[in-house]
Amino acid sequence: MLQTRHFQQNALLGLLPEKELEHLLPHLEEVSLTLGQSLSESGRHMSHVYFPLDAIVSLLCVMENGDSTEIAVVGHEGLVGVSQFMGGETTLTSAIVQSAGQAYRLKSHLLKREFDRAGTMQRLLLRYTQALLTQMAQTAVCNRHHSLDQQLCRWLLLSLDRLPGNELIMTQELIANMLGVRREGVTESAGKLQKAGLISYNRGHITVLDRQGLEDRVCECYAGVKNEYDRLLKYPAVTVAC
Amino acid sequence: MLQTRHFQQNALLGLLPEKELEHLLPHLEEVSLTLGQSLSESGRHMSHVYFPLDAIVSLLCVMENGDSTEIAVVGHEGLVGVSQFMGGETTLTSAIVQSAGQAYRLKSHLLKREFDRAGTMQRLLLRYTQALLTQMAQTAVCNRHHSLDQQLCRWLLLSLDRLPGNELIMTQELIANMLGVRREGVTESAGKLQKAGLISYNRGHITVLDRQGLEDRVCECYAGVKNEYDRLLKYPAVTVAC
DNA sequence: AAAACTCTGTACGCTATCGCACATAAGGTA
DNA sequence: TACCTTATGTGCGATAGCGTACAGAGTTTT
Repeated sequence: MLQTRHFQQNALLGLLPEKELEHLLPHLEEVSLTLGQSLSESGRHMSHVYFPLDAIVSLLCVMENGDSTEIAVVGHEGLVGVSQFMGGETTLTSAIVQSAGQAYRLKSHLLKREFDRAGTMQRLLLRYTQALLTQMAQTAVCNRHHSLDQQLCRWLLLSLDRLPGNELIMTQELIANMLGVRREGVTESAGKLQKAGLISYNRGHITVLDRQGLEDRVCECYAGVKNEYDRLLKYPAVTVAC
Repeated sequence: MLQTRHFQQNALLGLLPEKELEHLLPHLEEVSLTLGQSLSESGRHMSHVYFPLDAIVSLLCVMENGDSTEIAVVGHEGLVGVSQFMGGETTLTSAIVQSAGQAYRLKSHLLKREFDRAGTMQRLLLRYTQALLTQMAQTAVCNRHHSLDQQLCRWLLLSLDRLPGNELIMTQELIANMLGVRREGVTESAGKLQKAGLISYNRGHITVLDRQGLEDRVCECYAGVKNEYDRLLKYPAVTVAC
């Protein structure tokens, strides 16, 4: 029965030693996340945290007038709901499903309980949170200094890294909301990428044809964040000597 | 002797119960931080963490070409060096002293040791880190959607909240580096604020004359972050019931 | 099959900010 | 005092992205 489930598809769960995983196993519940579903809203309590498998979740900051910007993206490498173990209970950022798929969910207080055991899970979650900090910082600087073209490449690559295949179900309108720009701006930038043969899309389906081409165009922000995720989460159980 | 020092001027230290503070007292060392001093550089190990008293430290993300953006600011409400207890050891962001002043410093491994005791200090540090996450997120969205005028107001208010008086020692050039914009842009925005009678400045000295006026002009980002800091750090030792 | 809706493409003037070039002013130094 | 350095003011043209409007193409509903 255990084999039919796939905990190891989520990096955090996959890195847990069996003993700790057993604490959580009975309480992990596989759920389907649908495009656009909201997992967390500004200031609202979250009953569950989510460990994405093939789903992707965007952390968004939404302004009073509805303008929004994605500040980080969460896929199979992480979890949605860090405020549940950081002690704040709620957070100002919203979490919206950007790519439909499966996730495990766990009652928030159970994650908190496991966190407070101060075992591997705590170490993992803290390092993951630091990776998230890095991603947010780099996103902020990228917003400020880089062109929409480059930001779109970064966004596509971040999504691609969290998807099983090379196709995204995503309209230009939604990408625009994520990047905090106009839909027409995305149309134009995406048009350039399509003309260059890097992607092909129609009506909400984007297929990446040339990943290397995207990497050639993307700004340094992508690699910086990716390296930091690898560093922090690849062998996180090992304590680094001072 | 203890009275001559002023731990309570730093919110995190001030909120510690006496018993926990005693662990750290012998190791806290008061230091002067000078304008422009670097406390942390991308990917470099930090030997100490810093608890600012009246100093202000900016967390910056610096690009390869030298462009930079401030992603958060740290004053007497927090500490510089969250990566030291989050487990990552290093971080991609730099920490630069934005306003000279005093701080306590503590050897990183001693903070980590105290963190691992899982007492009040851990709770405080985690909640502080969440507040930092919030500030970074809001900064990112503000960068994207708000005018330089508003961002300058936000920046001035954030600085003011962390200063004992109402005067900043800070050239427009440095503010421009923090906000990730041109120096000329700051000149223009600051000129508007001066004409409106909200601030007065000359050659690196900015005096805030009308704080309320700044609050009237600032975007929602300022209040959002401030409220979240208050919520997370005002009575952080109290566990919220589920 | 027709209608309604959604997604994408395109155009055009507008604005904030950029990049650059210089001018002015204020302090520090010789 | 004269000089030099640093900080600030200003004036361009260039440009990226915005807001708006609308057209076409694909999809769903009726």
